[in-house]
Amino acid sequence: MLNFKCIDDLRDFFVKAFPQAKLAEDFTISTEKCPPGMNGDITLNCFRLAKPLKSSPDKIAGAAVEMLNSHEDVAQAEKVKAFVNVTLTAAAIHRSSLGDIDALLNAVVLPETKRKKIVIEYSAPNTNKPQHLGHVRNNTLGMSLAALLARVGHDVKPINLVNDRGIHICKSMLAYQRLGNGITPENSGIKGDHLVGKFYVKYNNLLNEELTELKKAKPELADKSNEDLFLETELGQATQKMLQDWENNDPAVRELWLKMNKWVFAGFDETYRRMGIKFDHTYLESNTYLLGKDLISQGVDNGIFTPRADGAIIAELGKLGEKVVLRSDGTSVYITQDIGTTLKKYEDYQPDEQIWVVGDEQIFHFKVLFAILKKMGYDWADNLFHLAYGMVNLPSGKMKSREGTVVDADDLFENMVELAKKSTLERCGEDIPEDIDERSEIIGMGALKFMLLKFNPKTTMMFDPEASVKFEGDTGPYVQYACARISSIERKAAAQGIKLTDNLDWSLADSEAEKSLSATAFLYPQVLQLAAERKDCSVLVNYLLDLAKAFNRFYRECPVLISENSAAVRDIRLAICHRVRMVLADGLKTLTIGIPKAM
RNA sequence: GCCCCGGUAGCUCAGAGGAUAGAGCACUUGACUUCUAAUCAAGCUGUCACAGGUUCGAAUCCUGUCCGGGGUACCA
Repeated sequence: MLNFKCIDDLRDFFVKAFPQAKLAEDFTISTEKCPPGMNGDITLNCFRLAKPLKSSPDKIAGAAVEMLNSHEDVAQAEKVKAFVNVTLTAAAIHRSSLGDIDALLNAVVLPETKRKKIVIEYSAPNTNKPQHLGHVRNNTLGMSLAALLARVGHDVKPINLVNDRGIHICKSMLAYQRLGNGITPENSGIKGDHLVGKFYVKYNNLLNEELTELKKAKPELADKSNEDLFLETELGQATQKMLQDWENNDPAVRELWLKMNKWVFAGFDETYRRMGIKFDHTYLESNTYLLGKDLISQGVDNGIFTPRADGAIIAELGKLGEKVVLRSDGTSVYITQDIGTTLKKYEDYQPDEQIWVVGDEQIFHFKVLFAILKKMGYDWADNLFHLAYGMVNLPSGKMKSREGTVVDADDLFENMVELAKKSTLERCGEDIPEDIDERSEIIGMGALKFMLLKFNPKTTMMFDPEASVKFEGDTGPYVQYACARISSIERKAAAQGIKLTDNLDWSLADSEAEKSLSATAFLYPQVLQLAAERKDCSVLVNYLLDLAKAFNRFYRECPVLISENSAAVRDIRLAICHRVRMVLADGLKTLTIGIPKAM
């Protein structure tokens, strides 16, 4: 939507010119970028207006052309079928977009009445293994969405809910108990979460060995699944026992649990630090896992939940079927905890909205959760949102922890940063910058986050570790590079004593490249708001690529400091550079991506 | 079986009813004594899965079919 002043004026003109239409207050018209090859900057589609204006597209276009051609901001308006292609004056374009850069950047922020307090939960790792690429996608989506929502004015509370207890946690504990030999992160130099992960893998190996032997000894069990046979194995029984001991507060088990979890948390802290993640609060499942149970019994008293013949407590949810909310032995299931934690989060924050960043395989689970909360009578249950994102696949297929086909988060970070460093060094030649490591970190991590955010969250995306992440084309470094080029111009200008000035004659920036760059910048607030509305950072990512592309074209065609520009032209172009950099920087920051001082 | 999501260029993906369907990668070619070549310019590439329907107009909305993924637990 490129609605410059002349289009607002055109709207007012329509209201008068088509009185028979009885236009509503909120009647709007909007224009878009003129397609390449057409003569004009923006284009108005009059087919769309036929209905609201109660007139023919052709007549509307005719009237629009006449009006626009007499408008001071319009250089030329041309009717092509029922489209009106408008060439604007350079001054009109620049004044509306880059003319007041503070206004442009502030136009993003929602009016106070539309701002909300939003709790966003993401990451939610298990403490039995290190994080992998799937978590990295989750983390990136979560932190960037939180930043985006905050950018448009919401009060955002990012929180984490760590799954730090349960049978899977006992598995790595048990393997450590049997095979650990006192190894620690300190005495081995292995990052805590990775060390614990190794024992999780060892556990699965031990279990598989035992299952194989069991099936060999008892051929009649061959058809049974490994899950069914879990409690037939010695290892399975020991694990079950450990979980029970944990729940009964057995001191030795609790001590081991605390020790190993501490290692994992230290490892996660490092992973989060590198990504730039900070949570407002981290909930631990070990503290929250019993939360929902009381609510269920209250619900039974109130007739919201009903006991089934077999003793389980169920919620009857119509189309969604019935859902067990408490097992027949009185213990809680996954959704019991979720009911409890959702309420706890509500009590802790009193948010207007809650968001969960969780994989799309849990879409049904969240539908059920929201329906149950609604049934329990919480009117705020209408404002719960599951941001369901697709899985990350490798060229070889799905990532599977057990098969060792996961891409480890920390390894991935290291590779990206190394790659960035290597290519920075190649570019620098002998002149190695002092801050090479800092730069590589920003470029490598930026490239990774940008790549993950470029896809629409719900798409199941493909990640090719061989091709790794490119630093050329539609990438984070492409946008960072545009900023670096501008910074370089600004440094040189400053060195020559040239100062930014507000005394600008915008009509001097009348090339196609300049107009198009400015028109693209004009879209920034709308893009941010659309991205926030859709909860989709890829909208912003693709926009920043457009803007950087428009800048690079400008960079080639419109020299700023060199050539025999007049001082006035130079000042205009320098101002354009500076202001475009502000938009690019604001956009990258909103995606939680940094900008290196130079590249 | 039922439910949800997807199928667009060789590959990875954009395209929220509008003109001639795009971008990046890959491939071909040209541009660095130039404000940074992580760049730019040009070229090549399509049965928008298929079949109907709605519409002045459909990749986009509706119906059906085929293919792929996910879900459909007293797992998380």
